[in-house]
Amino acid sequence: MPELPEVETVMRGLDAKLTNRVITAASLNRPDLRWPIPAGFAAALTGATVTGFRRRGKYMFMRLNTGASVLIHLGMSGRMIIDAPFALHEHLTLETNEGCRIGFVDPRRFGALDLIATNDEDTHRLVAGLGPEPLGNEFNAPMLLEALTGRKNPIKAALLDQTLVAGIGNIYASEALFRAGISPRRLAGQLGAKRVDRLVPAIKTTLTEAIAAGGSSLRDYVQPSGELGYFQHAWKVYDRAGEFCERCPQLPACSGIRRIVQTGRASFYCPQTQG
DNA sequence: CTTTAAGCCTGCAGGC
DNA sequence: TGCCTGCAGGCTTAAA
Repeated sequence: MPELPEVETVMRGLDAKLTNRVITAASLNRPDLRWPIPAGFAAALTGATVTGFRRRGKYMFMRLNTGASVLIHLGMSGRMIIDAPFALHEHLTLETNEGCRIGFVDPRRFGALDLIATNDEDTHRLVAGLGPEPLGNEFNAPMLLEALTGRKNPIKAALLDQTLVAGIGNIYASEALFRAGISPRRLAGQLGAKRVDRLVPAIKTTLTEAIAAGGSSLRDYVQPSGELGYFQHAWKVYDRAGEFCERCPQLPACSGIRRIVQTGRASFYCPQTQG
């Protein structure tokens, strides 16, 4: 479940291994993931020098000295492996002039790879409609309050709408709402300025801390297994149904963290501290 | 316009 | 042990 912090961490790991290196070989092992991968994809990478990376929401872009950019989306199960044995479901393999081997592995194939002719990646159909970056200045309380006005779905569902704000997924939606003390069941249009004022910094802090955890845990972001970017998470409510949240006294009166399903997705929250 | 359900795909956990 | 079912989730498309 790569969300913004995981994508950011994976991207930093790729940056450390690929930027300013030459891709000496690129092999695509199937013609499609979620969508067809354009003909000539591997050829466009081969021989190119990587000039840098950029992230937008849960998408990352690898920029090449040819003027083209490569869109990479990890989907649900996508991961990057470095100098690891060829893996099952390894759909793309890159080699650099320094002898580094990078594999893109995605069993469920919800991910995507695409070629963008220029470095103007925001014109791509998959990112053109995205909302603001949650860690940017454009994402602030007045903006969010305005965007939520009139919305009738629960705030948890609204936060998953990538056109509202880009990069929040199912896990960090629950985490941010816990931090803000807001129930995931509250209707998005009914938050009011006070709760929105808490929610915006809660989102920023939650994401920033997760990125920091990824950055500090491992040198070059590479696990011993060769897997890139994942790290020990310390989720406060996600997947912790029945446990006591950190704000609750551990008393029999407290029922603990609850799991509910909203629009088909699991949400976790503490009924005692989230209104 | 907003919101929801289905579908894509595979691995894994749980039940029998 | 092994089969079967259901669930997990990001994102799009279709439909309400």
